[in-house]
Amino acid sequence: MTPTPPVSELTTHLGFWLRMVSNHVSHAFAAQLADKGVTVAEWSLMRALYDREPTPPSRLADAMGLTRGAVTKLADRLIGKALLARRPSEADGRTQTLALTTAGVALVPELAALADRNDAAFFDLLTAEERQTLRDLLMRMVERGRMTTPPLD
Amino acid sequence: MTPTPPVSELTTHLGFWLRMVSNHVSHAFAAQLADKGVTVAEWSLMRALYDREPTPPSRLADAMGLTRGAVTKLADRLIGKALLARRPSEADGRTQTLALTTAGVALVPELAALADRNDAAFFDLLTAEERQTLRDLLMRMVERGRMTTPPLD
DNA sequence: TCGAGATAGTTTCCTTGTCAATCAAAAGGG
DNA sequence: CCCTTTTGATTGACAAGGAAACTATCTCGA
Repeated sequence: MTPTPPVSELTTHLGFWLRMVSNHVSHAFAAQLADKGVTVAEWSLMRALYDREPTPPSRLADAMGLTRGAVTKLADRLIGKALLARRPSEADGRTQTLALTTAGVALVPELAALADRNDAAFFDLLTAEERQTLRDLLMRMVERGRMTTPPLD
Repeated sequence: MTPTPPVSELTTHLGFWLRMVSNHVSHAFAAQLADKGVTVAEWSLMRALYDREPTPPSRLADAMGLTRGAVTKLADRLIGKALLARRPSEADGRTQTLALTTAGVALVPELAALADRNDAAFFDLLTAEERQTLRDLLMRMVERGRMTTPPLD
């Protein structure tokens, strides 16, 4: 007397477990970053700009899988924190360029260390061999599924 | 003459690839659901309620890794779509209970089929053996890292 | 060289989540 | 039995991103 036809459990889906683990890793990282007063998206933009020439928002939007509008706002926030500077391009009157400030450049290695430690902390749950297997499988999916560019978020 | 100390690439992190694949899978699923007029969070709540007794928001919040406030608003939306009903508990004057409407119950199998197909479509990029390996690795991480409960989102 | 269309960035509105404040109802200790 | 504390749910303020409208600038063909 089940009034409801059977429906597959969420846990049968690989996507479920993928999301579960991915979210835990990202969530923990976000908490670490929060201590430094930075969000994941902000870190992502900063990392993209590090060791690169001043770069227009549209290019960053493409690289990060965001819209240009999102990058504008993200940049506004980072400028508010004095980690980023925006200046008009000399070549093209429409174009702006974004570059890290000195403070921004100085912060990136610190955040990168955080990222390294967070990744290590989670994936040390696996053996070195398991880690390699996982990496292979994920990269195989990226290739075969042509997940060349983001949605990273 | 590098003005910037070297910083590890994002792609060295397993978390990066995990997130990349996970986001692609989720994103595609969200698009499928959108055709049915439902969001992923809404689906998630509906699935949690399917074949269960009327359940208070707080319990759902725990199960789904959301705050109570989020569940309140999520419920409001689903009620607006006539897929969900809210009624006061008889036992406790503070408590509310949520249950799917007939329309809601009827929709779940449809959405579940969508979820099945989406998962299959992505993970058919791997062989059956690879899929099993991936599942093992992910579940191993969940166990070893005590990711018992959400953050599912 | 000028006017139509393309392109870059920003702004506005909408969605959806968290956090903190609030309110009602229950529980429990004196 | 009250009065305080705890618990459950809702509400409001805010954060962050997407879509689309808007503005300024550039490009190119006639």
